[in-house]
Amino acid sequence: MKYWLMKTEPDVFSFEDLIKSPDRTTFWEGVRNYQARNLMRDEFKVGHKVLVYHSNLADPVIPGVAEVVKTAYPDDTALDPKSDYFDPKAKGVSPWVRVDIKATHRFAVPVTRSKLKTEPALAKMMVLQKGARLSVQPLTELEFKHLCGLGKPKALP
DNA sequence: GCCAACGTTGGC
DNA sequence: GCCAACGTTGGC
Repeated sequence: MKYWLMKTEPDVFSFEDLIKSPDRTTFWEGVRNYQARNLMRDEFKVGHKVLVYHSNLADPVIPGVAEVVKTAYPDDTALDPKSDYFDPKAKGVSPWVRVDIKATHRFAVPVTRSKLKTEPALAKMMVLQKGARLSVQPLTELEFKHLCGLGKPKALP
């Protein structure tokens, strides 16, 4: 079992948008960073847990939990000139990948970044390190469990 | 809105 | 292959 944190700007795609998606599932597209892509392509397995992180807020927040339901496959938005995620260098098979994730639990207590910073157990979380821009980050099992302790996950119906 | 940190690009 | 310039991210 592995645990991940995935950033999204809630104006673009929020956890609530994920919950409203068919089967609470969507393809996580638009990752255009090699390190993040390699994690999704090489490390993501079905059943891995994902914490969604809403960035670019006055106080960023983790609203809930999802899980990987499909491993990496080509992200064809890179080939579509009309897409926001178009990559003019991409030719043939898209070099970028997406995975499918499904929302499983909403946090009864959404965990804010300001809260994270008060937790000694989370001091090493990548997202708290200065300049940590990576949009897909690994979490340790202990970090994941600690975060769930704070967030009080409620299973989605 | 500001700006530090980072990743990428491109001239040499 | 170096590195300055640039564009983007994302916290504050």
